[in-house]
Amino acid sequence: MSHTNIRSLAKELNLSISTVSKALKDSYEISYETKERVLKAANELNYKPNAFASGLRRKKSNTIAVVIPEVADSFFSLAIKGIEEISQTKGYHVLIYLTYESWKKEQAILEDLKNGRVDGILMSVSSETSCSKHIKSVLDEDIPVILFDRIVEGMEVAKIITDDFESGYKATNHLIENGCTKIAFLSVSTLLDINNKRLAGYKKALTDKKKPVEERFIIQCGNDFKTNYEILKEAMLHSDKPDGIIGSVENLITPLYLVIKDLCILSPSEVKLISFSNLQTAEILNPTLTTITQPAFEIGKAAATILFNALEKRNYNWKKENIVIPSELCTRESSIISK
Amino acid sequence: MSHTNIRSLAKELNLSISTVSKALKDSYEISYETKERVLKAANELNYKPNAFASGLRRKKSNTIAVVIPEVADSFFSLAIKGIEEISQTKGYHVLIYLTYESWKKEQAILEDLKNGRVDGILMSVSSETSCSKHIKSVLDEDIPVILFDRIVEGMEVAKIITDDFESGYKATNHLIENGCTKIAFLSVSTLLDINNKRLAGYKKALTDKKKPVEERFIIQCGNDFKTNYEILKEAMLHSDKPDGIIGSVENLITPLYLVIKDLCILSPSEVKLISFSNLQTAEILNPTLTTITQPAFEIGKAAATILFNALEKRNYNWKKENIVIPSELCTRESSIISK
DNA sequence: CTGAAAGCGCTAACAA
DNA sequence: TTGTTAGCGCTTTCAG
Repeated sequence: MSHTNIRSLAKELNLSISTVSKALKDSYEISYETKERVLKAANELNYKPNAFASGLRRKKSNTIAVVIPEVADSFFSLAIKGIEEISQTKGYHVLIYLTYESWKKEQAILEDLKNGRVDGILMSVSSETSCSKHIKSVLDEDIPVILFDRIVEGMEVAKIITDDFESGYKATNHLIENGCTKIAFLSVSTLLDINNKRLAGYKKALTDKKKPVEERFIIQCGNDFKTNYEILKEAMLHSDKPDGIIGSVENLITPLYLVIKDLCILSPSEVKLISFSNLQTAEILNPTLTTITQPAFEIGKAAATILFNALEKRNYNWKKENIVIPSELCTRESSIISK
Repeated sequence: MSHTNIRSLAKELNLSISTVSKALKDSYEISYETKERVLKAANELNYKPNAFASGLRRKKSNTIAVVIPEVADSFFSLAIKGIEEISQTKGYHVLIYLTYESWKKEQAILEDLKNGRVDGILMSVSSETSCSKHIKSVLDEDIPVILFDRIVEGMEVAKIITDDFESGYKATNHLIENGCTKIAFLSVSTLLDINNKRLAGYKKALTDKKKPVEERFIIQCGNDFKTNYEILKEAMLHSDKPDGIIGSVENLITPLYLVIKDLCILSPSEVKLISFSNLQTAEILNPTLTTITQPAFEIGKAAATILFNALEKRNYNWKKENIVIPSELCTRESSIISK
C-alpha cells in the first residue's frame, strides 16, 4: 500500500493540507467537527507524519545523542536506562554512540552530530580526552552538550557528577579505620577527571591521618583484563604488599579477585578491598565486596532532564548547571575486620 | 554564525547548487578542479549536509532502531555493542528503545517507528509478547525487522538466536553426569520462546536418561529480585530440595546465591548450579559459576549485518535468514563433583 | 474557520 | 561539465 501522507489524507477528506495539519495539531483555528473527521480518517488510513519532513521544517529532530566510551558496563548501561526513561516520557528519541575510549572517534562522532540529526548531546568523555575543543565546536552550533560522570574541567557546560573526591576520601578512610596501613589505589587513565579526583581524595585522607602517600601504592592499571591481572599479580607478590586496595573502576574487580585467589591471599584478613562498582553481584562475591556505588540511574535521569529543559525552556542558563549526586558506601565483608 | 547550507556554499563558490551537491558526492560528472574547490570551501565554511533534508529527499534515514526489554543486562549491552560496532563501520546511526518487558510499550514503539525515522529494526521481544501482529504491521511498511535472541515463532522474518534447546539439554546433561538426580529448572516467562526451548531441552535430557520430569522441579520465577529470592528460598527449604539447579536467565544468579548462602547450603556438594549468563564475575563467585554463555556480541553483529544487507542488497531474501550461533558451556566449580 | 503558497535543505532528472 | 527545476512531506504565515 502506498504510504499515506498529509496530501493524500487531505484529498481524501476534501480539505486543504494546511487544515489537516492544523487539525492534527489540535489547533484552536479548526472546528471541532473537522478535527474529528481528520483524526478519524488519519487513524483509518494509518497516517504517520513523516519525522524527517517535520523535523526539517521545524528545525527540530526530537532526538538526542548519548556518546559514551562503553556500553557493556553496569554504570553506563544504568545511565542509559535513566536517560531512555526520561526521553520516552518527553517524546524524544535516543541515539547511542560508542567511542571505545578513543579520542579520535569521539571527535568524529561529535563532528558528525553537527548535521542537524540531534537537538542535544549527553556525553561521558573517553579516557583519552584531555582537550575540549571538539565540545566547544558543537556548542558553537547551538547544540547543548551535557557532560555526565566523565567530564572535562575548564569549560562552561552542564555537568552531572558524583562526589568523586569525597568518595575517594571516604573509601580510604574506611580502610584506615579498619586497620589498613598500606593502602593501594588502583588508578586508571590519568587523563580522566574522575580518576584524579578519586586519587586526590585518597591522598587527602592519608594526609589528614598523617600517613605518607607512597608512589608505589598508586598502581597504574591498563585497559585490558590480562594486563591488569599481571599488574595486580606483581603488586601482590611484593614482599611488602598492600593490606588494603581501592579499585577506582569496576572492571578491575575480576582481575583483582582472581589474583587474590590465585595467590591464595586471604581477604579481608590479609588484604581489605573496596571498589567503585555498580555490580549487583558485589554481594555474592567471596568475600562480599564493599563498594562505592554511583547513582548511575539517577545521573542518567538528571542529565536528560537538564538537557530537555535546555531544549525547551527559553532563558534557561543550563550551562551553569553543576549537579553532584553523592555515591554510596556499601560496607560488606571485604573491608571489615574479620573476627 | 549562520549555519552554512548548500545554497550559501554554492553562492560563495559561484556555482549552482546541483554542481556543489554532485561535487560533494564525488560524481563523475564534475571536473576535478571544481571538486577540489568545493571540497575546500565546504571544509573552510564547515559545511555539514543536513541529515533530515537529505533523508527526506532520498527517503532514507541511515538510522536503525534497537528495541529491547532492558539494557542493564550483560547480554543486551553486549549485543548493543556488536550492533553499534557494525553500524559505525556502515555509517548508520543507532536508536535505542526499551520496552521494560511491556507488550503495550513494545507496540507503541513499533507504531511510532513507522514514520520514516528508521530504515530497519533489530528487536528482542518483551516477555509479555505472544502475538506478532505489531511486527507484521511494520513489515507491511517495508521496514525490515530482524529478531534476535528473544524471537516469536510463526512468522517469516530473519532470526538470530542461540541453540537454546541444545543449551538446555547440555546444561541438564552436565548436571546429570555430575551426579544430580533432582534437577530444578528456574523458569521465567512462559511466553518467551527462549525460556520454553531451554525448558524443552531440560525435559528431553531427563527423558533421554530415563529420569522423570517432575513439575515441582520446574520453578516459576517472577520479575523482581525480592520475589525471586522468596521463591528460591521456599524451594530450597523443602525437605526434598533439588540437588541441581539450572538458572534460565542471568538475573536469577544473585538471588540464588544469596539463598544458598543464607540457608547455609553448600554448593556444589549439596546443590550443583549452572546458569545462562554473560557475567564476567561468574569466575569470581564462590563457588565459581558454571555458565551457558551466549555469544551476545556475535549475535548483535550478525543481526546488524543481516539488516544492512537487507537494506542495501537488492533481491536479497533476508526474511529467510535463520542463524543459530551456539552457546558455550563454561564448566566451573559450582557444578562439578567436589573432592 | 479554511485554504493558498512559500520554503525547510537537499537530490536527481533533465536541459543546456 | 555545469545549471535549472521540480519536488521529498511537512509547517506556517498570510489571505480569504
